[in-house]
Amino acid sequence: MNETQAVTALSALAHRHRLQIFRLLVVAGPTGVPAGEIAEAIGINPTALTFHLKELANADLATATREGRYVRYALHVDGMRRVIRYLTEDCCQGRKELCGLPTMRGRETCKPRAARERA
Amino acid sequence: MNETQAVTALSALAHRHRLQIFRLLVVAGPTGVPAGEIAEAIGINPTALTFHLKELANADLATATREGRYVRYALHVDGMRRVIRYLTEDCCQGRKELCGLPTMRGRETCKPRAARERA
DNA sequence: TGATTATTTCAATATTAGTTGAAATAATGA
DNA sequence: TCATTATTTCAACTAATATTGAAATAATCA
Repeated sequence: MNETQAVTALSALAHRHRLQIFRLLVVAGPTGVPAGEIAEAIGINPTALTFHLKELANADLATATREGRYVRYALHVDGMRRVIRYLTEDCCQGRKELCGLPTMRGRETCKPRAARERA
Repeated sequence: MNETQAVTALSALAHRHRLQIFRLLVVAGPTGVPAGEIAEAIGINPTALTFHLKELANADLATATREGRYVRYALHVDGMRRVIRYLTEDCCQGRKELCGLPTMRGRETCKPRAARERA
């Protein structure tokens, strides 16, 4: 993940409705949710919904799959993980006790990148 | 953390220079970095720097402490952790294998909130 | 095929966020 | 106190984002 991609992802999340949509997709998991159901849950009109879903998809945080006349949107898990990693990378120079950050798949998020890459 | 706070934090991060500043503070850890040093590292003018630092501080992602004529900015670790938690809460309905999310201080980020709170 | 439902596109408008330079405030040291 | 360095404030300007309604496209079903 590079800086531009990270800014795109964070911008996508930095909006009330898109954040609501994102969290809905996070909870829903890989099965996803049809657009119409999202619209109803969030309470916005179809034009706005399409606009916001596109922002999320463009930011690699969601995927779209057509199913007949519905389009089902799902969380793009890797996209989500990449942003978080980008934010927390190299934190506190690896002194985990200073930031209490989580571990990511067994590797310390908080370990300096160089050390992680040697491992 | 509520929705508004999360949007504020994500908006603060959703800018090239602020993201650079944030990551600088993440690496620096609790010691922080004087404003002037940040300006030099990022390469922006003092007015812009103040503007962006204020956004980060206002979003609870950074703190400012005056030290003589310098002002030292540091990462606000709890703020950072709260946004990440807000984003990943209740993911995949607790089926961690679906999202490969990190654990947060021993508690599964990916476990449903209700289950976490019972624990 | 024609009616219906779901989603997307387009263009106009409205809103919010970012940049700039000049001037103000804060602290230090000669 | 006066000169110097550090940071912040202010106001004008510029640029990027979001919202809206009407119309188009996609797919299903009678």
